[in-house]
Amino acid sequence: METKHSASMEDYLESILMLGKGKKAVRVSQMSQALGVKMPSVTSALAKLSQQGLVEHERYGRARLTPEGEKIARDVFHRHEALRHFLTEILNIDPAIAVDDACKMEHTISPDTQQKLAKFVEFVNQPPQGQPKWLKIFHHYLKQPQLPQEYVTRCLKED
Amino acid sequence: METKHSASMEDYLESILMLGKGKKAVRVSQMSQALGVKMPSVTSALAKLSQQGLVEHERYGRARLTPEGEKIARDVFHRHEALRHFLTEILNIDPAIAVDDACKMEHTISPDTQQKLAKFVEFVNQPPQGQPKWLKIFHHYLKQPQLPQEYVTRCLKED
DNA sequence: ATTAGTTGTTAGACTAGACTAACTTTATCA
DNA sequence: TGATAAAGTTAGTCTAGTCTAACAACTAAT
Repeated sequence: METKHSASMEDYLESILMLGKGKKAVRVSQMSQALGVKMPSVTSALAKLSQQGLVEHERYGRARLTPEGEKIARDVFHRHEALRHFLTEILNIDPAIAVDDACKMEHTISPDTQQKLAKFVEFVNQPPQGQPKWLKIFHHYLKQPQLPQEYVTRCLKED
Repeated sequence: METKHSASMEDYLESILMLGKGKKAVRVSQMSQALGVKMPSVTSALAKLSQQGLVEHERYGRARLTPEGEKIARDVFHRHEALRHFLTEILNIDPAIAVDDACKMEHTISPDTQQKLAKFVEFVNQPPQGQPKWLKIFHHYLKQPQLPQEYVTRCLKED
């Protein structure tokens, strides 16, 4: 039953998770505001998602995720976070831009890529000393594409 | 005049660049085949792009990019390539999957991210000895999340 | 308890982008 | 050169997702 959902429907699900912090039911107006769409759009999205058994929503009431809906929402969120971490921690991108980019890319990244991306960030942050030296050198390189001589010579020795 | 174009329109432009190798004009049937859409979809896309001055296309003839269209197509292509290189060379993702992912993500990545991604790949490939040791270790780690002891101790010394 | 304001829904219009079916033009080749 | 196949277009349909305008239901304050 692993149906494919549109970017838009994924956003609605994710927003319920976020706004309700995984627990509370949320209002249409909150979602409308958070997603930057008008309320009727939310209403009709909820109808569709309800239909598919991904949310519970009764007229004039709050919306909450069903277990299956929550599973999907969490999945989207994980893709989002994998991307965001990578963008900020590795590529050193401004957090605000990173969130934005992550929001858009989260819908198209494949499971394999998402997983490897997360592993990459994990790998980079894993060494006991925190971020490795090469990463700091890279961040310097981003601003001024020139490698410190020390780095070049060490690389030559290493391998 | 930097208008925003839809993912779909970007795909049409990019396919003309690819199929024509930046030189030749291409047939509707080629594009249809390459993009996996029917010919009428291509015809109507070309009409729209023509309208916007991005392609030249006359009834029953071939399509070619205008200079402005080519600029956009090349831009899309660069985003595509930045992503593809990153996915294959850093994340070690299967080339076929990487192309697929790149095709989808190329439309949502921001200019800043694209540029930094490219720089990252460049940085990684730049050291005289080719790919650095840590990357090989990461690729090993992908398969079996365990760090070689040698790596850990070296990291501890380094910083 | 009424009523004003907020929140939510319904109905209906619009857009982008795809499709099918039917028609037209161009190309091929006997 | 004329029949047929291939390529392209047109017209019209469909779907997803948005919007606005008008209506309905809740909520709170007097």
